[in-house]
Amino acid sequence: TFVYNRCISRMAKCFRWGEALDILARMAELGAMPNSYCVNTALNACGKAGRIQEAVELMEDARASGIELDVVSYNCAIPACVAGGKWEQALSMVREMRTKYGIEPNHITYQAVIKVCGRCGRADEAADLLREMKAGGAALKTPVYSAVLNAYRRIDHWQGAVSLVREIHDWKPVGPNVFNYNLAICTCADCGKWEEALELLHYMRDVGGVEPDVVTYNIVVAACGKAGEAQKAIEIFREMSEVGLKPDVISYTTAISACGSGGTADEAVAIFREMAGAGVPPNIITHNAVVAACVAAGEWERALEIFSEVFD
RNA sequence: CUCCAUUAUUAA
Repeated sequence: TFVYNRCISRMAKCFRWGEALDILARMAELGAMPNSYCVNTALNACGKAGRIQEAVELMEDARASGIELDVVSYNCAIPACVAGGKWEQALSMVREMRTKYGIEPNHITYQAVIKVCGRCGRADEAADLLREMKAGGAALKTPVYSAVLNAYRRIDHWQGAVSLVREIHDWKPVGPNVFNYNLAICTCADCGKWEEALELLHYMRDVGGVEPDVVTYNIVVAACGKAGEAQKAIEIFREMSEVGLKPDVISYTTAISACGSGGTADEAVAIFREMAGAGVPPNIITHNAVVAACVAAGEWERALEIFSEVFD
């Protein structure tokens, strides 16, 4: 039975749902007893491949042959609902497991159904599920927060992302981590809201008690650059070092390209020159950025100069 | 032996 299950698992990883179901069907005639693990693995194959119908039938068949389904079964099957945008069906599956079969959804279940809602653009439903999850006593996990935040990001709803992360900032026993804040800040950045992005950076540190990392700063610098706020971008780039963070190659590249929107070629080149002293080697993207920044500043001679220096 | 952001969030 283990051996068969491993085979099914391989098929699931390759999105070969048809073969997965085949193997499961032949187990009996080859004298192996399919257990709930095998069924779950096959459900996982259906889930990954978006085969809702097959998943539902498999669950019915399994029950008919006396195999007890569990929370993992639902966790495996629910992701099938992304195909065709069946977020309502995902919700009804959660209802079904609880009311009809007495299986309590866990944080993985919620994560799965929240992801489905997110993929379907239903961010507010995703947030409601998170609240339901907290109320129901399922373990709070940062990946679940990310799933909801990603839902808002998909629909460019920065207000939703910001208010959600503020809502959960003091949740016990697990609040949002840097990763979660970065996602919310990134959503603001995507929407061109650099002030909100910066505000959230301060909020996470001062209210949330979560230290911003290099990625956090990079996102905010990029947001400023994108909004044409080159001076602000440079200021925040500097602040990174002041608070003891070590700018990486992305930080430098982001700051350099921010100079291209409202800054000067001198500023861009100056930051580029600092990299050597900081021991951060530039890459091809950095080189592109510094040339592009000179061009954007209208200094094409400077651009050519840097170009030939860098692309010898 | 099956489900879990870790081919997780940031740059030209």
